[in-house]
Amino acid sequence: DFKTPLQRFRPGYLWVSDLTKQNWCEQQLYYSFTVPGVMVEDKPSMKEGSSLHLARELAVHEPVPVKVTSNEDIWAVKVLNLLGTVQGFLNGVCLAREVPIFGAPYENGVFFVGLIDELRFDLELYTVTLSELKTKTYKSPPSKAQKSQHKLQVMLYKNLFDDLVKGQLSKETVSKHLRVDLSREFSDDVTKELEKHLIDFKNLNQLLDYLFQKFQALTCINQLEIEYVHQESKETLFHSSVDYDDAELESLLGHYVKFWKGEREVLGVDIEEAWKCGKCDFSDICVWREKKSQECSNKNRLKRK
DNA sequence: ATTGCTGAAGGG
Repeated sequence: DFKTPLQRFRPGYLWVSDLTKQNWCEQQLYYSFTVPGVMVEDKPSMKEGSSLHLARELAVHEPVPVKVTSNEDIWAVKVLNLLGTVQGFLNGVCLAREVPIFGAPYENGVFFVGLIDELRFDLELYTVTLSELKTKTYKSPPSKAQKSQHKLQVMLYKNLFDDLVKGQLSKETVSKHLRVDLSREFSDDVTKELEKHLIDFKNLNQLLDYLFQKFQALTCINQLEIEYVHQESKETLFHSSVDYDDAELESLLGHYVKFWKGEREVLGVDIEEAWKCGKCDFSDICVWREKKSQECSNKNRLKRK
């Protein structure tokens, strides 16, 4: 009775951040799901990063708590947050933060859910720019590994967003992966919250139709940016822009999805990236590390001959 | 595990 990693760890859908972690080290990601977490240490740099993100979010909107009583309620709120951004842009608002996004790229049967840091809309040019904030504990430039991870993250966000602009997501795909009943009525609290936004739809069937329709009035993301900010001083260290490469994204996703579907073994990092192991909670039990060091000593033995 | 039949992302 064999279960794929997808079935075991992420039944239904993957998070965009699952993929970026996988890009860092798939073996580490695998351990994070399978090894009891007692040994995972605190990461103050992550808490600090979260708080800087929150501060930026609060600068553009005030989160409204909504009581939810079903899975359909939860997703209705997410759809509302996304719809609010779309309608805002169409009504002249130019900035949105922490925007939910979802979709099933390249029809490979995997559904992704993510949260876009920042979207900016230029009314004059009718362009959408995506901006991803990354905070750093040190002032050093981002490593090659970090840049690759961040590039993957923003390219995937763009792909998901653009598919909605192009009308390439079906309600059936959504209901299948999020495991929601499209015709189930929302709770009174969620219905009231929707009404505040002048939306009187009763179920996801109607709400998603409306979202998809509004989305098609928008335009694809035309710029991807990453801003690196120093945690302590809060100063911006670097700005970089990412060139979207659809073929590259498709092939990367294909490789990563094979792991989730159990079509290949778990892969750790290459020897050149063994420095990552120094910061990894699982390095002392890592079978990949063991295997690689065996390979190395074998090579050295051969050289000495 | 902080979270894990699901807020996602958080940094290296």
